[in-house]
Parts: sequence; structure tokens; C-alpha cells
Amino acid sequence: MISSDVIRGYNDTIILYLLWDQPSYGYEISKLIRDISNEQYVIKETTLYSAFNRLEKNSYVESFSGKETQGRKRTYYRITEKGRKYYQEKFLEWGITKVVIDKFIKDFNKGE
Amino acid sequence: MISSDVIRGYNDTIILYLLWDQPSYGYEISKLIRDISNEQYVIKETTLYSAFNRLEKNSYVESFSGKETQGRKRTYYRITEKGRKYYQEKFLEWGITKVVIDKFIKDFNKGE
DNA sequence: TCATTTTACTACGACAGATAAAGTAAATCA
DNA sequence: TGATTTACTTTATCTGTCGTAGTAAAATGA
Repeated sequence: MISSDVIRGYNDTIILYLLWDQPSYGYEISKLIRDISNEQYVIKETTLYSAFNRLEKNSYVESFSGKETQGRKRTYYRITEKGRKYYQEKFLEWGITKVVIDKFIKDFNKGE
Repeated sequence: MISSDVIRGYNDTIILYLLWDQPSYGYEISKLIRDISNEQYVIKETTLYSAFNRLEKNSYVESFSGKETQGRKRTYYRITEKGRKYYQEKFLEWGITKVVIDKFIKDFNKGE
């Protein structure tokens, strides 16, 4: 299980990634995250829905009511152009972040 | 500039890394972080000192008064055995975290 | 058919870590 | 001697995560 403080800066970006090709909704996103990460990251419901609200407030996604085929009525979210731009920025930032953190996190057990 | 939410889970670990071989103190750690990261990460003073307090509270470091050679009196910090163990755990976690996040953060501009 | 499970959220409050702002204090430097 | 650098400390605020609880409808099973 990876700590939530680490992932904190990337929950929104992860959601945008999963919305890239088609709209989706909370429950599905949550399962996708669990499956794709092989159970290594399971996002909390409240974290997920508060992320959706934040994303919508920032106009990175827009919501619409889906025709529910099963289960309760769903709220779908669609990524916006602004959301795609934000994602691309975060993608670049993540590349830099990895390099920076790698300079400070090394294995002292195996020399250097 | 990398965002603070990203680094949030690793500030303590970065400090422990820099204390690995010899004790140090706030101001020096802060400069080391800036230099090693080539200005890409500049830790805020308050963030740094609150991290030291947290580390000490958790017994990952212990403090002692140094003979100041210049400037104001310094509080030095020395990593403990518990701190080294914690660091090793975070080192492993970071490896896993990178792999997990990489599954969700890809460049849509270049195919794949 | 009725209860349980699964799907799909919403509301509220607490907490931790980052940070802005301001202040303190001693040594060095021009 | 006054500005700058070093070296912190205190206080208060903000954001994102998360625990707890509740709502609601469809699917599933006995």
C-alpha cells in the first residue's frame, strides 16, 4: 500500500488520465485505479468524490447525468480542453519530480 | 518548480538521506536540497523545521547543540537507528510508488 | 418475495503537513 | 554602525485526505 501523502499531488491527474478517452463516473474510476495498480492503490471514496468536485470547480472536467443501466443513477465526468492542458503540465512535472526525488532517495545497502 | 503536494510524502525521507553520513542542521540541509536539486526544489523554512520536529518526535533523529563557528547557534540533528530503518522502508515505497504512478501518467502526445 | 449485497454516491467533521507572516538573535561585512 | 547573512521559533491558515455515517436504487440469492 502506498501512502496517501505521496499520491496526494497526483490524484487529480490520475483521474484525468482515466477520463482521457471517454467519460466515466466515480465507481468505475475507483475500480480502474484498483485494477490497474494491481490493488496497490485503492482510492478512498471520499477522496475520489472530493477530487471530482475540485476538478469540476477548476473546469478540468464537466459532469452530466448518465442513463443508468444498472445500479443507482450515475454522474458522468468528461475531461475538458483545460483539463487536458493541466494533465500535460502534470505529466511533465512528474518527470521532473522523479528525477529530483531520485537524487535524494537511494539505497544505502548496496553502495551508492 | 515541483509542487509541494507531490513532495509532501518525502520531505522527511529527503532529510534523513542528507543526515545519513553525518549530522547537520536546518540551514545547511536547506542549502543542500536547493543545490542537489539544481534549484528545482527549494524547501520552505517552516516546512523544514516542522519536519525536524516531527522526525525528532518519532525518534528518527536526535538533536544536540553544536558549537557554532559562525552565525547564530545551531541545533544539529543526528539520524537514529530507527530513522535508518524508516528511511529504508520509504526507499522501497518510493520504488513501488513510481511504478504505480507511471501506470497512470503517460504522454498522450506521442502515442501509447 | 424479502433480505442482503452491490452500486453509487453525499455530508460532515477531524487531522496532518505545508506555508505565509512575523519576530528573535547572533555573527559578519561594508 | 547599520545592513546582511545565518539560524531559527511562533502562530495561524489552508488544502487534501479520510473516518464515519447516511441515502438510495438495482441486482442477487434464499
